[in-house]
Amino acid sequence: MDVRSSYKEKVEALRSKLELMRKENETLRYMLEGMSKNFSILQAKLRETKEDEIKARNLMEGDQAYHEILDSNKRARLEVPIAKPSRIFVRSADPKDKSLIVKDGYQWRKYGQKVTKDNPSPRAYFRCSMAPNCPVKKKVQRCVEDHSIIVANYEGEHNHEPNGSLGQYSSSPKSSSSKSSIVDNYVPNCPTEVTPFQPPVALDLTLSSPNNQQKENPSPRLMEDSKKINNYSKNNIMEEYVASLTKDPGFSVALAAAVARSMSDPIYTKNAMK
DNA sequence: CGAATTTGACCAGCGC
DNA sequence: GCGCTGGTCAAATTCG
Repeated sequence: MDVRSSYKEKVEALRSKLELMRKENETLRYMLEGMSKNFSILQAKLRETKEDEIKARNLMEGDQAYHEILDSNKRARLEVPIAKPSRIFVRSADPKDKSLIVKDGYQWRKYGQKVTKDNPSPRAYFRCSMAPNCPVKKKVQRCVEDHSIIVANYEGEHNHEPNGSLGQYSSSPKSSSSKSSIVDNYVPNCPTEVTPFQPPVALDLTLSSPNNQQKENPSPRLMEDSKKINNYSKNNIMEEYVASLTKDPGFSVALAAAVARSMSDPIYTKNAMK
């Protein structure tokens, strides 16, 4: 076979593969949006239910019980997010790149760097510099097994809103210059209260084949979950549904698979996201 | 020139 | 008490 036509075939194959991946990415984005919306609905419903519960108990048991519940709710709100450490994993666009920049919606000021015992890559220490008294810190280090993966550990909770658009995100204005490259492939694995923004990556939570997911054909699992959400929403038993989700082994397996696929998938690299 | 980063020094906690 | 390690400080350096 003539070399030229063989190259042409290869280029065509790569092109169609790229197109397929682009479509898949679109589908995954769409699914993530859906899940995000459902999550907001669930949160709102849960809040409503709790408020109703407080009102009902207030009527039944008088002021004492009312204040007890209010206090416990205040405690719960304070206890959960404060100083809750979280971790995110990010695949670097260029594995050879030594920079430890994670675009997470906040502006960071680097205040130290150390080489640790268990990892030859240096660990960088950052403080949030968007607000003068924001207590949030993060430690960023390359994964010891896979140097193309950056691990960021967050401590504390931001007392301000994140930046505007993800396109502007970087560790600092200086870091966004030509000196260091920016990491775009974001794999969220942390509670939303620590990084309350939508990362530019889609997760497939369905365990189905990544190549045949289309907008018009949402996975049976997603359809089933949507139905469940609607039913639970009607019946006002949100807490039960949330609990059932977290207990569901299929859910965590799907999540792990989605994270693994996102990490190894070239579609989520810097150039592909543009 | 001001702001951000770099990097060696310093400090605190922990195990022996 | 000593040494090791991780975290922070701050002076020097770099960059726009």
